[in-house]
Amino acid sequence: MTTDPIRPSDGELAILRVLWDRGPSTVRDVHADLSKGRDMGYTTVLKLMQIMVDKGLVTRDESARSHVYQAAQGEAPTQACLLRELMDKAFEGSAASLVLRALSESPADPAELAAIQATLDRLRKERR
Amino acid sequence: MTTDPIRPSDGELAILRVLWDRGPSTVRDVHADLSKGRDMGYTTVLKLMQIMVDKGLVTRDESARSHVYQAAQGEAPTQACLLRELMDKAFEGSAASLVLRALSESPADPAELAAIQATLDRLRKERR
DNA sequence: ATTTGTCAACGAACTGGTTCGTACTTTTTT
DNA sequence: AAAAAAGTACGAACCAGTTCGTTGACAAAT
Repeated sequence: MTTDPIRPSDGELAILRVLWDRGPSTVRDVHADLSKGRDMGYTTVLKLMQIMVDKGLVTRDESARSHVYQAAQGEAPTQACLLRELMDKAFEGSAASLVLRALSESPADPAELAAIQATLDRLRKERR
Repeated sequence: MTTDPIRPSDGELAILRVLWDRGPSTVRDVHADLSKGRDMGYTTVLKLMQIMVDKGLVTRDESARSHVYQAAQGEAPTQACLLRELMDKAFEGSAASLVLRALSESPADPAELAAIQATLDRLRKERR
């Protein structure tokens, strides 16, 4: 029994991406990473991460003075959750039409097309 | 020169979906349709649609007493816009990985798989 | 020992979106 | 003609998310 992934807000997602990338990190670490792109205060990141603990999006090891945070849910289920949400809001719940739109709007290179083809083949095989 | 689609909020998107479906409609029409699902006040819908005029999401014909609203942008570009946003926020900008995730998380039926295959083939042909 | 730096905690302000009550106008009905 | 219904406009409240300043604890450097 896996608990459903919690839908992160935009800011929270940005932090999760860093945590998925770096593994367990302090606020300082995350802030440093995030500051490369946009420029935001240290306490902003801290506050967000504290909220995320409450929501269960991250876990926190408080044994050291600088707490160490870790993503509580994987990247894949979170992506799936966001995708499902968009699917419901804008594609009448149809994953296929979402995929079609994504495909026909975005210039994918041959390697990516091949990867998609492979997944498609696998799905067809399973569904038999 | 086409102006970029404007990113609608959730409430706005719900209204756009009705307009795409029904074509030009009055607030009453939209409200009736929307009320089937969730239950919201008439003036709530009205206010939202007024805001949407300001934002350029819909156009309004005021010649009759009941103003008639129409979606200002198509469904496809709007979907593409939302997809791009999610792609940037959660898939490091990669459309391919978004598609892969959508495919492997959602049970598509054979007909849908075929449609996706067709689009894939078309893309490969174009890209040559 | 004092100063300086690092950290967590928290409250306050601000933003965008949503919701609805109320006021006012124009029709339609009686 | 008066009352009721249908419509727009608008302000106010509210909510979630974001941003940051300030405070106080603790540790490190001088």
